[in-house]
Amino acid sequence: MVYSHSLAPTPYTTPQRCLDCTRTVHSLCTNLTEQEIAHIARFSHRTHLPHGSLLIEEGSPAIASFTILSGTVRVFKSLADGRRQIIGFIDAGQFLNGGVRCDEANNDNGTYTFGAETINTVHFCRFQHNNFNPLLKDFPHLGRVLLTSLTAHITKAQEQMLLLGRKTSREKIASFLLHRLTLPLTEKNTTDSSASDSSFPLFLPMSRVDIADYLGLTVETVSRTMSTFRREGIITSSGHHTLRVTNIAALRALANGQKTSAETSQSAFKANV
Amino acid sequence: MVYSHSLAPTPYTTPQRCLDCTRTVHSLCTNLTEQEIAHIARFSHRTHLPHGSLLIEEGSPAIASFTILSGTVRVFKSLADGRRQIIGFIDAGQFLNGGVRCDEANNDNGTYTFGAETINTVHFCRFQHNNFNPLLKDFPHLGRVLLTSLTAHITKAQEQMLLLGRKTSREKIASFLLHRLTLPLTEKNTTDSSASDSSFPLFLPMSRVDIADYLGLTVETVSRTMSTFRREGIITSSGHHTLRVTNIAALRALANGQKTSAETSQSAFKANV
DNA sequence: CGACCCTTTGAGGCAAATCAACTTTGGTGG
DNA sequence: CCACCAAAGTTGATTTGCCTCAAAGGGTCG
Repeated sequence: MVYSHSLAPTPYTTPQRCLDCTRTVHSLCTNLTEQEIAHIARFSHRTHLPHGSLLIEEGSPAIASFTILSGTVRVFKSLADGRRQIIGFIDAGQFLNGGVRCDEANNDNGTYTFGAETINTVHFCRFQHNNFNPLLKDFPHLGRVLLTSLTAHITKAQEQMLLLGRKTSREKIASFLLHRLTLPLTEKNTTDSSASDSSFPLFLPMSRVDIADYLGLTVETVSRTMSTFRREGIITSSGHHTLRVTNIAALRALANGQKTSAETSQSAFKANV
Repeated sequence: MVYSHSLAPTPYTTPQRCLDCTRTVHSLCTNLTEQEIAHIARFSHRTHLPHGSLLIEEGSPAIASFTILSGTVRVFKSLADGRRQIIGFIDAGQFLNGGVRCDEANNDNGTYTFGAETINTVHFCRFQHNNFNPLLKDFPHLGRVLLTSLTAHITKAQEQMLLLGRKTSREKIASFLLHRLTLPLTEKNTTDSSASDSSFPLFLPMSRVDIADYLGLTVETVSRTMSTFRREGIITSSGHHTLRVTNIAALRALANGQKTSAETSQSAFKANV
């Protein structure tokens, strides 16, 4: 499934359409001035891909970056024997940095150090680097917006390192659910945010394998842990991708590595068997 | 061990001294113009701390960033019960970003999301954020230099996530040794870079506990794995912090997750016992 | 020169991986 | 609309790589 095959005709997005977009999608562009948008609009273009499409091929020349307008992308790195680590999920409104360059001397953009694939239908806006990079010099404000975005990414990456290196499977899943819950509400989540007190709906677009590869676990462990949470009354679910967090306090305690009442009650549960 | 107690008198560095520094220490400043240096010099200052000093306290207000001039700093995050994950080691020439802000609206610099401690005597240059941030607007070039630095950090962080989530202990140690070997040569490494063919000297300033907390392992596993490498002839060592890589090909293969001849010979070794 | 800390080595245990069915889901075509 | 089928998810049994607990060397610095 190669990216270009399914590209719809790609008309250049008009400035006007870009401005419209910034009103409906909260993204990097939202923070830009009209003048900046007008310039970017001249060489960005908007398109979409079905689920399971290759957006970025690990190791190929890094020529573009993307803003995700709807849907979710998985970003990953692989080892020689096929082991995969998902670096992150890029959701609607987020920026997928394919390696924007800012050192003027260097024209070589290098290669992508990671792969990216769609996990559902994804609408996105594509920025060619050779057009984008010069703008950073003309519009310093754009650079600062990007800088803020990168700083946030680094903070998130550091939290993920703590998770991968030092958390148990229970703590990993708890952290993951909490993180997905605190995302800017997506279409799916907003449909039913009439949360009864202390119960929160959560839509997980990715598969269990993806969750496992994101948390450094196996599918089986992910599945078992979520079943345990269900048994403990921390979550309930209706369908594989739709669930509801019923005890967010327990998740918070777990995510921070504290002993939880849920764990106590789990011991109690075991004792009863 | 609080940072301020051991601070020597802190005279503002004169522009001239800063310019001298850029010639001897390869750092962020190396890429700045003389004009930029002159401005930064007015509120940066240079000092040093002994080993084991707290440079940044996790959770305290984020007021400064640092350039490390010599020595090594460990950056880490902790869980409630004391489990620790080392996010990275900052060596001479590297920038320790304490959270530089670039969104003009926000005057709140937040709090440090990580801690930082010296693992040996560290000379460094300190930049107060409230002075530094405005410069980003006056000197866009500075922002681009920073952007390049952040991008490199993100790439490194992503590699570390692959390591933490998907590599075995052998692969983790191999990757770590390789990474330390490819660092810009430090004082210690250069002293004996008269490497006999395919043998490379390597100085590891940090303790085994630090290595363990960096790789998501325990001290015992780090020690055992390095002993195995020694037995397999991949490394030799003289003292805990000084070793020599004698089979870099084996390390490279391991780090990429490939079966190695060393592993084969390990099986052979076991068979002989 | 001795005390302390760091490192190494050994023995045993456990959390998560692996291997192996079985069940549910969702998409497709008759 | 239902039957079918492949893909995804769950559950169980067993194995294993790394952790935990324990104790014996080595280095270093007062």
